[in-house]
Amino acid sequence: MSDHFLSFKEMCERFAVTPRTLRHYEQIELLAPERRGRARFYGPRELARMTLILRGRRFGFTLEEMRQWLLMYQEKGSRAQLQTFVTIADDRIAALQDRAQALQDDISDLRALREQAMQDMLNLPN
Amino acid sequence: MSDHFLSFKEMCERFAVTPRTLRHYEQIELLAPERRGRARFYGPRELARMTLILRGRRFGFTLEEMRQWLLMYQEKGSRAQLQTFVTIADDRIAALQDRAQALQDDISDLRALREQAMQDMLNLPN
DNA sequence: AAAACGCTGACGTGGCGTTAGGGTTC
DNA sequence: GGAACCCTAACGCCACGTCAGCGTTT
Repeated sequence: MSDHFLSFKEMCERFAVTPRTLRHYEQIELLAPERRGRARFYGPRELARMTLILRGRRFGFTLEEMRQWLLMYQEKGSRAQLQTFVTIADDRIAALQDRAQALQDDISDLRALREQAMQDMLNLPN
Repeated sequence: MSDHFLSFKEMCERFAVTPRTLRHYEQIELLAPERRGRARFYGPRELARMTLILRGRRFGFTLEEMRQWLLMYQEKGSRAQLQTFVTIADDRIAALQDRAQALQDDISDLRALREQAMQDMLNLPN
């Protein structure tokens, strides 16, 4: 019976992460599942946090940065906090755009190398 | 006097890496600088290898993968090796394109969050 | 003799993976 | 009673960062 709490395994499946990842996040205090006996159960709060954590991870934030973030979020969005968010987000967006550009350059370079190898093969003797 | 060998520090500057990085690459046998006394000197061979290593790193290869690569390169480009390269390169190109797409998605998402925060600020009371 | 540069060795970091060695539940 | 699931504790990995303590060169 799962009130509307997820078991450990369900949580893993929902977010496509390993058990080790969930335990790790708990150890560094990103998550704090309920304990019934020794077993872990994840309520709506943890689901919401996990969603934010994974999003942050994709954006290239460190887990520590996400922890700070979640702390701020708890105190609800004051104007100052929203302002802070916008500032940080602008930074991140710029960083991501740099990476995107670098990636495009890398793809071009690698394509060129590939083409060169093809040419080299044609020019081989035997 | 630098025949046409680079000193340790020159090497760091040339490739914009820290001393630790050069020593690390040496330890895992990616580089093998000449030793004059205890000091390290880098010749054309090491320059060429370092160029390839950093390129590989940008492409997302692990250092171990690069080590394998450099081994293959030493044996000169036979048809089979060029063939292998093209195959691997195709894989890598596909992977890089996936990452590029994911990055674009992330940027869009983050932009949307930023915009939302701006809206939230406008709708605040005081 | 002080500043700049170098060396080795070793421990720290982030984000988990991967055993080892158990307990609990169907 | 065995298979599936859970637990904690602890070491391993990569690509270095960082620090200690010492030697060499200018």
